[in-house]
Amino acid sequence: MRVTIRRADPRDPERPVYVISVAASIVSVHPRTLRIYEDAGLVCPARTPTNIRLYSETDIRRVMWIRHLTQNLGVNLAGVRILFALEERLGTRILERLYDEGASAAEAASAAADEAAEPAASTA
Amino acid sequence: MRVTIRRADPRDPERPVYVISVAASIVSVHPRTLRIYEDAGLVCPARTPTNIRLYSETDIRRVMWIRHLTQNLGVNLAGVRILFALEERLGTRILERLYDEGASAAEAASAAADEAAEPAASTA
DNA sequence: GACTCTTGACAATGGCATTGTCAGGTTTCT
DNA sequence: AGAAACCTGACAATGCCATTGTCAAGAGTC
Repeated sequence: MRVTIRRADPRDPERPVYVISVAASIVSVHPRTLRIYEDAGLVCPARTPTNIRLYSETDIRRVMWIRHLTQNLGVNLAGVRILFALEERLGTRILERLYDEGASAAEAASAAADEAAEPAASTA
Repeated sequence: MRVTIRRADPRDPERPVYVISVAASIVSVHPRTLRIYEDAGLVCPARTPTNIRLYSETDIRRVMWIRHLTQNLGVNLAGVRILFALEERLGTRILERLYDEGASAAEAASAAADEAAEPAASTA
């Protein structure tokens, strides 16, 4: 069993590398927003020994999921929390499944109503 | 394979029996709210031949889920939609799993922040 | 030393959820 | 027939949430 020392691997997606301002610009949000996500328990960036936030690639992708869910699908942070928790509990990539249906889900989210009455149009 | 004729079974949970005012009082919401849920595609009560909504026990339970998710867990309707869709796609009773974790999740939803850092205080 | 980060607070904006009501019309029941 | 409850669609008020933005005082980084 190799321990896989992450500190040294320059390409480990878990490796904390981005300071908050950089992370914010990558995902196109205000740094304030990232702190809010953290306060809400949705992301947990690493910290330097001197308490500076450092976001890994994984953190970034997680934030991108939050953005997708909130901006494109209209889910609020409480909903995101549930979905993340669910994914962890089920050990499944349910979010990716969601993304596959993302387009149609987004339509449903905006057009919503009429869909419900007639599931006949389903292409699945 | 028996066909199970629902029309005649007085205890079939799928049987549409409650008019909107009754359904609303059962779940303690305004009838307006039930119509909104329907417009959002979250419930699809049956209709009489003359267009009157009739809610089944199953519909009622579905609405109760919506209330739990929105009121106790703070999820918005878009989030509820995703969760319902997910449950259908996965063919799993993920909502019940959620309910098991409901208490702690509710705490997390309100207290949110500090929980994320230390899951130690869990009484479960 | 200048720049960026940290936390905490406060505010403005816009959007969503819920309840409530009103109007004009149909259904149901007595 | 007439009262009561239903239908749709609209409009409004309330309150909460998400996001951005800023300010202040302090600490870390280059």
